[in-house]
Amino acid sequence: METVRPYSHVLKKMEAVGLRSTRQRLALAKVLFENGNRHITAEKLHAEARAAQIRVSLATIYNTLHQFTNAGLLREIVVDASRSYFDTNTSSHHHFYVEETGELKDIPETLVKHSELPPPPEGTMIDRVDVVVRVKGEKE
Amino acid sequence: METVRPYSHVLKKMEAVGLRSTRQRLALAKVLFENGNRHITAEKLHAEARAAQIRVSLATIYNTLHQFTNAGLLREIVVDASRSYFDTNTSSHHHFYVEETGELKDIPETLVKHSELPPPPEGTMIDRVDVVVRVKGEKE
DNA sequence: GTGTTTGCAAAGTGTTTGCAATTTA
DNA sequence: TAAATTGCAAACACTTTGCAAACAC
Repeated sequence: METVRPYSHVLKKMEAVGLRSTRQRLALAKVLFENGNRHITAEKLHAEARAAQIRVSLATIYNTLHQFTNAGLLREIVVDASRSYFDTNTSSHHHFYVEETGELKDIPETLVKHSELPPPPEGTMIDRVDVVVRVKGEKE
Repeated sequence: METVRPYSHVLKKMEAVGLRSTRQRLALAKVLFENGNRHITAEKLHAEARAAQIRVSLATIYNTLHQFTNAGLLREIVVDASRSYFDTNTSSHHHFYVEETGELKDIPETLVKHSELPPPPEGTMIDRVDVVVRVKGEKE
């Protein structure tokens, strides 16, 4: 049972920021946004695209992921030094990260309270707060 | 004015986990732990070592950083997909991260309250909670 | 002496880039 | 048809690895 989400907002946004509706971008948008919230790496997206008969180069995967991120359609999550994750959920929220499997799971923002943050370093302002709850298998 | 911290605990720990007191490890330990809390990358440590007349290969830098991390003397921080930071402060605390400069700054744990975390995914337990407050220059 | 550690250079990984060919508007 | 986009392969930055020489105990 899959939650199917419309992604017309993606097309709108693409137009709004001047990204042409190419075969590759449309197909990737479909994979990314038609299956509910996802956390995906470039390689995984590439694999899924191939599996879905979409011919896309890895370079285009990276281009697209970054263009979508800049357009505010995706958010990049840093949890692992060796690869980048992209989250289709751009609203403010946090993550569980299972190191063994590389799996990410959402935590609604309402469930995390970070109060009393000290003032940011001189000359800077807070961009965003990332909370990563690292979890590991119980039997270890 | 520098805070000088004794690092005899490092020697003890090295012995405890069976790491031999080699010239390289001792010198790196000195650089790492004799100057208060630090957030450092492998490349930066390498540069500092060279500057301090310590001959160490980059391979040994990486080896040592990981050995110290496994021994509980360092903690790895993931804030940037492209490089690893190591923190000489292994106690529970969080960070400001200035993206433009790559600079990290401590936030005492007492200043962050993350209450009401949802239960971790089935079969896992919480390892640790990382809070990264990303900041950026005010005039942008 | 024996097992550990080091340094080098090569290999590996994920990501980016330059550029000609292709596609979109 | 002009400008944007793609795909390829080469280049990249950071990190890891294999192995002979050097070192600690």
